[in-house]
Amino acid sequence: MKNLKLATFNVNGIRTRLPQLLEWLRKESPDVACLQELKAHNETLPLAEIREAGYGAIWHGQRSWNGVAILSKGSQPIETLRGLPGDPSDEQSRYLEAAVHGVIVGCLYLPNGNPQPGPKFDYKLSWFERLITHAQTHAGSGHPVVLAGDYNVVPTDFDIYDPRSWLKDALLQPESRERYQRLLSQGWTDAIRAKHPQERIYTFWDYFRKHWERNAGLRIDHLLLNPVVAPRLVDAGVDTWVRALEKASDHAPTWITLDMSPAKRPAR
DNA sequence: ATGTCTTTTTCAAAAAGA
Repeated sequence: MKNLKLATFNVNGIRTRLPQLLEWLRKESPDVACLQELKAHNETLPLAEIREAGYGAIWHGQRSWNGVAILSKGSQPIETLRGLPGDPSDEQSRYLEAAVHGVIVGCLYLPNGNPQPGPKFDYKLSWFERLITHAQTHAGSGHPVVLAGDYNVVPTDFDIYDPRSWLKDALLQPESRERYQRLLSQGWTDAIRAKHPQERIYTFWDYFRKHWERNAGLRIDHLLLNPVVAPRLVDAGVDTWVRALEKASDHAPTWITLDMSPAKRPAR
């Protein structure tokens, strides 16, 4: 059976980024693509082009900011959840969940949280707590679950070119990192780190100060696997060539491949 | 403080978020 390729990509504006998105879908052909920062409301999403590329899609858009979508090659995702539970007053489009190709996939865009301290950082931390609460139900489930997205957390100093100029940034704060570790401790596997424990890997290079040209990156896009999926992890990586395109997003697509063939019968 | 890019809005320069 062919491996399943599942990716997450913060596009930073889906209308502006459509040519790059389509080129990536054509060349890498992920079976599932979680997109963040659509920056478009539902009526202005380029769905015709995405369908033409061979993908079914569900989306949770919002004018100007945020917005997430799940794309599925050759099929329509079955939506299981829209918005993170726990705060009915939260109107930001940051979470979408679906059954796709036999996997429950949560697509998330965790709040950036800058400047910190302040209300935006408070919102980040409370959103994170809601994610941890929701993730608990998936961590112990008997179904394969992947939580993929832009977590806006640099897990350790090994996940950034140099922490010095980022020490006050919300992405590196102990409170952010503690929550990421607490999430992992439910039993989630950070797929990129599991496959590449000794390698510097980045998924984001900001537009300032020639960060891409200097490979001054951060690893903030993560795919977390529950214990049912983790043993099926075959490979994981980052499509850095997409970051080198003209008019690129500041993030690169980050992916895993899973062997979803049925478990072998025990030998007798 | 700065750097750059995207979106929005009294339609075009500037604010805001990242």
